[in-house]
Amino acid sequence: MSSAPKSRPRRAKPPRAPKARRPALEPRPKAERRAPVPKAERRQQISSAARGLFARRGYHLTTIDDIVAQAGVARGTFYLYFEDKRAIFSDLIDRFGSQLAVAIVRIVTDDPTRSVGAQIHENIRRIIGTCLAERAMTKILFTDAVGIDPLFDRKLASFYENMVLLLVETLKDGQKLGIVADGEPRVLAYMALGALKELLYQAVTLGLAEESAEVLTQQIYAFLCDGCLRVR
Amino acid sequence: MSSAPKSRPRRAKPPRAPKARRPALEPRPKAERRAPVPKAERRQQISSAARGLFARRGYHLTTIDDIVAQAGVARGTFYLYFEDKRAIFSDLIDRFGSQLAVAIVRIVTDDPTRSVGAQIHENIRRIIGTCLAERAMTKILFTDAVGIDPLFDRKLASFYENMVLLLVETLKDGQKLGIVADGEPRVLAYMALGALKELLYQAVTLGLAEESAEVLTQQIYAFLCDGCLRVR
DNA sequence: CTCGCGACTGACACGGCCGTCAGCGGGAAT
DNA sequence: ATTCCCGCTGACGGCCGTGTCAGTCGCGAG
Repeated sequence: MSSAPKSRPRRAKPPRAPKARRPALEPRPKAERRAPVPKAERRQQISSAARGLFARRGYHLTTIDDIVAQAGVARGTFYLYFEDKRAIFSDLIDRFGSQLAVAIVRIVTDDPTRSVGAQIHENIRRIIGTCLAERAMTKILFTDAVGIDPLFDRKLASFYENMVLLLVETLKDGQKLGIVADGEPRVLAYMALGALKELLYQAVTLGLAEESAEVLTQQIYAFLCDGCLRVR
Repeated sequence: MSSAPKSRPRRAKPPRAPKARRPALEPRPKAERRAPVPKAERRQQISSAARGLFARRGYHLTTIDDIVAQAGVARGTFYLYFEDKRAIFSDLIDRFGSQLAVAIVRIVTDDPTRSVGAQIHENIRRIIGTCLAERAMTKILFTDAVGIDPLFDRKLASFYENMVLLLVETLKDGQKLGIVADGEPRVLAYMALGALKELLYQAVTLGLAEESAEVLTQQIYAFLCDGCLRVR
């Protein structure tokens, strides 16, 4: 396809010439005060508002004005806690990414107390649990996280690539031990991850009850073990 | 989570008061003319430029100015062929959606000349072929199609839902015949579709050669038949 | 030749959203 | 009581992308 060498960073922040503004003429009507609140709590308040809006309307359709209105603070307050919209989004994704990362535990083959199957089962259970507990973030991660800006995209892609790499290594080990089917490990990894992602996304979007987590875990485990086709 | 009753259509197009502008003072320097081109061809030219940019930078980072620059036409020309950015995007997605739709053929169980397995195989082969032939559109469909605006999202969701429904019906039939594994058909559909989607996306993004289509078809078919785990 | 048509052009007005900053006021410190 | 501090406020300047439309030009018909 055609090529466009134009780069356009789009995230440049020019210092903006400082200009004398409103030389204290009008006494400013009144500033509707608000009970002072601990710093961390206020940050959380803004963060939650943003999370809800991102999940409901998507990143691009959400404006700073929307966020501050939802959080019930003034526009300026937002900028006391976050650099810009991208920053709060990034913060949200980072936190959720960490949550997800701790849910994934490397599989060991020489532990007599936990079979490989049980370990896989546990991993799936924890991932599904995390996503169902954080529906808004799951939806955001799967739908809006890409296309924010090239830099952020790269960060996200490398996070995902790390997960794929971990899985690929694990699959290779498994193939040596004969407990993973033959085939290009990377392809297997994509398919397994894709199946899980789609299931998670739909579970979260359709508002599946948290109780169904165990059923989903069973189903995907069965799918990974035996597929779904029984032709011939 | 919290609720925001505010709706904000965001796609309103106010008539914009017609104002006398530039009363023919300056004779306008010169309008760099361009060889006239058949209508359909010009439209195609703009469409291709947009497709490339959407695939490379994403919908939101692509501006009309980018598109016309890439297409080598003036800003006004764009609006002679498309209502706005959303329209050209929608057009692109619609066309690709149709291509994809014809690649999917309903499975029949009473055809003695084509086994069910072969039909599934054919479907997968055609889908992968279509996506590898239209890499840009595949990338766009999987990454940018969601979050453009609520209306468009709904259209897309219903297209996807139709595919899921078709697959669910097919799976139910298969279960009755004993050629599809037990389990909630909708869940199976999500997992199968998710595996295919992810594989397709990665194949397109990583720039896999068109020749590998057959390998991918084999691998996903094998995955659907037997999964990937051989524990115990 | 010239007239009219219609494709094409690009400067411009407009509006939305962003980031800033002068000022406000409640409470703690003095 | 007075002062100071600091979290918070919200109007404002400005930028950037959009959609328009008056005007230009090439071409075929009269």
